[in-house]
Amino acid sequence: MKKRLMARSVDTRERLLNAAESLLAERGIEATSMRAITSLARVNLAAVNYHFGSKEGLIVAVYARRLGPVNKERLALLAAAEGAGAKPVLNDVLRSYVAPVMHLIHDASRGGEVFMRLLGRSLYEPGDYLGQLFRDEVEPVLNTFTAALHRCLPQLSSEELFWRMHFGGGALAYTLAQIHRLEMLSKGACDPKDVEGVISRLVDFVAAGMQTGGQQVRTKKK
Amino acid sequence: MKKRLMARSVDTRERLLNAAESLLAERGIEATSMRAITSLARVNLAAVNYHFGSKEGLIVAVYARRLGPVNKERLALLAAAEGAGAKPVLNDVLRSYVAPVMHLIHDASRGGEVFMRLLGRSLYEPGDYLGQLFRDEVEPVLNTFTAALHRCLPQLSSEELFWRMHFGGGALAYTLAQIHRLEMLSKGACDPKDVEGVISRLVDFVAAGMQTGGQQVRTKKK
DNA sequence: CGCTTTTTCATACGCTTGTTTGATAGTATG
DNA sequence: CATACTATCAAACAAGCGTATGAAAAAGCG
Repeated sequence: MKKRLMARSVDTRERLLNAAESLLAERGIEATSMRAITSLARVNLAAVNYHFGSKEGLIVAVYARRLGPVNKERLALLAAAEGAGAKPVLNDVLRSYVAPVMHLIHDASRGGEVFMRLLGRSLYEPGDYLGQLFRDEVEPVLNTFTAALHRCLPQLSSEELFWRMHFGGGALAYTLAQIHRLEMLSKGACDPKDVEGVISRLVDFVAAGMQTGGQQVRTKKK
Repeated sequence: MKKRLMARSVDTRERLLNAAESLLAERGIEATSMRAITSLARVNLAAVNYHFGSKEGLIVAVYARRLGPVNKERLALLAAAEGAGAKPVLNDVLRSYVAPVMHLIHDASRGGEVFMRLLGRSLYEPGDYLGQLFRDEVEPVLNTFTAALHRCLPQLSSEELFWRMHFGGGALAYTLAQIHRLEMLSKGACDPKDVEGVISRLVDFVAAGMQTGGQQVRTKKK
């Protein structure tokens, strides 16, 4: 209906999204003020409320802009991996989920890297801000991958599969959130710029964890 | 030197620590105001600055109170596991690190459960608040466990070990942070109250990931 | 051009934030 | 009892917050 008829500056909306994205990734949601955002974006304070209605509206828009493409690519890769007809390979399924979001790091000039960190953090604190966005955007994708993983690991119960996906998700989220600090934390031992290497290591780690027979005796206590 | 000579009420300090702990776990640091804390603790607003100097002082005290005992127990369990003299078993080492912090959940009446969640979140955003505390309290423990793990997995390079510890740490942190929501997220499939079960599953998962041979070709790019 | 719509801007509003103050009450110690 | 120290309290502080307003500027369009 009503839409952009022109662009007064180089698009205030984009500038706001980019500025918000990087500040949110660095400081978190609550610690990032609209004045900090608008000042970094070199834009008037009122622009946020004009373009996005509220601070919350801006934040949701930051996520929505990136999440859609990533999830589309995930599903495309999964379809390709399963399209072979044969039983899908676990590593390929995991890689389909991991690679698209990891590749955001290449997108540094366009802010993808910074969003990667933001996304990693958000998985830990899905406040009320993002409830609906997550239900609409990520839950369907997660369900699709759950089914695919269950096809790779038919011997696992739903409960067991859920736990292992949870652990794997934690490893992924932590990596997304911390990758920019890893070189420092490891005292130079790790090279996070080797993205393909990181993806392979993570996928191998999670695949092994998912396939383990374990030595546990699972006596579920009532 | 100077210390508590009496306790006017039932110890304002404890009440503040408990109130802060639960609010921080629920809402995060920035979103928790001192007025919310003092009101929950039924204590005067100025008490925070009197007893802890500042909001930051209170927060650091919240962590310090729990972190010390947990890390002591970790080291004790590790010593017991390695004391056998023989080469330590990977699962035992991992369990020594995981079990003490997971057992905080039993401590619900004394706020341990709520701290568990707070700790999980904090691992994602170690802001400047906790820098020194982490350097003093957790880094030495982490180094001890790194050495023990390297003894279990001598075939791994330092780099490879670091990556796998990182992934495992992510799985742990995520579990700590989300355990109170897991029953809901899994639509009832998971029972997070079976703490020993959760520990076993997590330890098995991480142990498998750490031991994987992988099928990767690691051509580190310059 | 003139008219309308979209966008920018400076400014201000009401509210909450963490911290400080100075008075007051309680307890210990000489 | 008197003195000193510890603790609590109500009130106020400046600063920052997200949001709203109304006018000015820019752009589309006949």
